[in-house]
Amino acid sequence: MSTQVGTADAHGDVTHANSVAREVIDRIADRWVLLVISALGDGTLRYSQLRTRIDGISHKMLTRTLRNLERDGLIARHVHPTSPPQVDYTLTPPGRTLLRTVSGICHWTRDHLDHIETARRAYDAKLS
Amino acid sequence: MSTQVGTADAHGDVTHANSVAREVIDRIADRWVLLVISALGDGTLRYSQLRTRIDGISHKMLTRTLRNLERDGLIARHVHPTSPPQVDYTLTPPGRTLLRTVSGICHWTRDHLDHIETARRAYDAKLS
DNA sequence: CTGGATCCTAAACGATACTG
DNA sequence: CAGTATCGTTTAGGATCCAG
Repeated sequence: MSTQVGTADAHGDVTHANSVAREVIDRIADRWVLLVISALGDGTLRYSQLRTRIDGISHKMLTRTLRNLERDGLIARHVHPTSPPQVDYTLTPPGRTLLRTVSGICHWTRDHLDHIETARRAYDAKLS
Repeated sequence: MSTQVGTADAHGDVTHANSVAREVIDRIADRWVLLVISALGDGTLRYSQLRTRIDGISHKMLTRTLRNLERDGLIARHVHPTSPPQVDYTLTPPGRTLLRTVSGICHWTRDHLDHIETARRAYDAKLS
């Protein structure tokens, strides 16, 4: 597989397409993005629910991650006009397709955890 | 899907498993890791070939990424006893299974590039 | 050619305080 | 409850020099 991700059609601005592709990959290759998408795979969740579900995420990073994902059209934000306010987040259709990919990552991780731990110990031992 | 990735068997140290899982996710959720794995999907490559294929990667980050992937048993490093030295890198069997996941990310990105660009413009326009 | 070590800057992040 | 803004710290990462 090539590093080039952009659609290299005849008239397209390939350089631009690739820069955007890199940008999007950077968006996805983010621990918090992965965990948020994964959490929303269970269904709609409120801000506070995400906060407690995603272990270790800070107030600031959750907000930033949600804003970015919303901007990219991957999650939908709905504000209930109550007091105190309640805001919930849901995966959009494109967000749900991303969920499949993200699930793939999680499954791969779970399946290879032991392998990797063993490999790391073996590697570290060899440096003695 | 749950945030918990670790194998939560009866006797296992779940906390430990999850901390490792998080660690592994952090390893994969890395721009350079994704690009290196992707590049090696084409087959064995030498250090310098990776350097030129992966646009924008620095000497330091390529070396660090390769060391980490080697430690995790995802790539194999082979040194030819020549002068000057030649070193090539190949995906190991577990590395090749990761490649499928990584390819999924690349495909998803390519397929949703336009969607995301449009969504971003729409979002930004609404902030006027 | 490959790769380690060091310095240094820019960005990411957490903690905290404040608002509707 | 959800969100913004600011500050201070930590980290990632690039540039550079040296070595086998």
